[in-house]
Amino acid sequence: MRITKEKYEENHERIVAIASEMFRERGFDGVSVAELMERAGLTHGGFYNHFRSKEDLIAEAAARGFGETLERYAGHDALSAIELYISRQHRDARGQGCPAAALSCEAARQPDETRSAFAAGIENLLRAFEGDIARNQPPGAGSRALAISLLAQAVGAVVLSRACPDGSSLADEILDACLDDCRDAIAAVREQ
Amino acid sequence: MRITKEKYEENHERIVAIASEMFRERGFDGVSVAELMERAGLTHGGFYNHFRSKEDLIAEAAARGFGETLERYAGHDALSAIELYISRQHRDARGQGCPAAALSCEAARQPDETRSAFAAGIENLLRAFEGDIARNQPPGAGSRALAISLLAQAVGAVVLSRACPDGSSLADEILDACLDDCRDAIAAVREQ
DNA sequence: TGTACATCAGTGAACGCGCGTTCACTGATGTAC
DNA sequence: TGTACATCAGTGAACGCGCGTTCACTGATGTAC
Repeated sequence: MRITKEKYEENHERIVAIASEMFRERGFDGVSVAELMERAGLTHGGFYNHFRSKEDLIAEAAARGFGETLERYAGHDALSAIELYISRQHRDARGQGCPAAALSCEAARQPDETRSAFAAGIENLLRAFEGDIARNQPPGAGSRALAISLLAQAVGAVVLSRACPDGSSLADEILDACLDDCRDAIAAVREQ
Repeated sequence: MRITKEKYEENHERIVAIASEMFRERGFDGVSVAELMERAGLTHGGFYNHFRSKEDLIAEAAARGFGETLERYAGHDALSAIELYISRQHRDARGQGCPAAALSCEAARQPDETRSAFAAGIENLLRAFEGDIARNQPPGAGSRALAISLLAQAVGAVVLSRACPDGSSLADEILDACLDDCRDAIAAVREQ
């Protein structure tokens, strides 16, 4: 039952989109090829018409997740992007959130193909932050370094908050304290 | 072949110590009961004389990892603790490092028993930071919030750095920028 | 434009494998007398 | 202190299960004439 090229691309796209969400929700090991393909409306045997291995898919799905994340923050300035990132909504919607917060720990144990996708995704997020920050301060004033600090704190806040039991006060306290600190850091730059 | 109570406790302790290191290196799913027990010099069947399930072990091993981490930073002030945390050595020695940086993403998907162990571990680290920071500033001046921000940025820095390919310049740049920022934050408190 | 055939995406059964867990068994330890 | 027996940590084979991957097959699509 051969299908059209368009339908093939559509299937490929759908598999990656579903995988990207499922991986962020459950981790790389928490998603089986069989269940993924079933959710995509296909049978598991066809997986290897699209990817050489599960590892290949992981790299592609990671890149896609960062693409979605970048799109979501495009058009926001650094302050409102941080407010979206360090939020209960982001923490509680792992499947739609940033791969850096959902999967970084596991990515560290993946082959270089996946880690390169993470490095590229992180770099793109940093550039988005950096570009906005630079608009508010003199050139060469460390907007790159500030972008890195903000992203690291934002990722750390979401990661730590998620590791705490649902509804624990510590989970919320971490988000609140980090958001306040990041707000202050961004405000300080604007006042320069 | 029953063994003495002392030998039993010794075996239990050894299993948890080895598991704690292996989990941090490879993740919860990357360690099998069989390999763990073999490394501990026992056969895999005996595992269930020590733990009701692998999940039980995970919670116990997480608590142990935080205990080791707390011990390592005990006696250091906030600045030197942060310098130890945000370092290439810490990034590259996952098995001996902080569970928050090695396993938080996966902990978020574990049962409450494990997440409670994480929350307790995080809380203990925060108190250690907080106590030192408070010594250098007036009471009620936000030492708790600063401790949270510092820990989140430190965790984020290590997590992001590890996700990048080995030896990539971004991996090191992240550590350097975050360490600088944390140093400044701690220095600012001391100058108050 | 129409025909003949090669291509290949999807199917679903099957592969070997390692996983977490169970269980009957062994025999030294711990305990009751 | 010595003896008889119950306890239980460790052993290693076995369990069912789900995993990633392979493969022979189907039949519509794409292509060459």
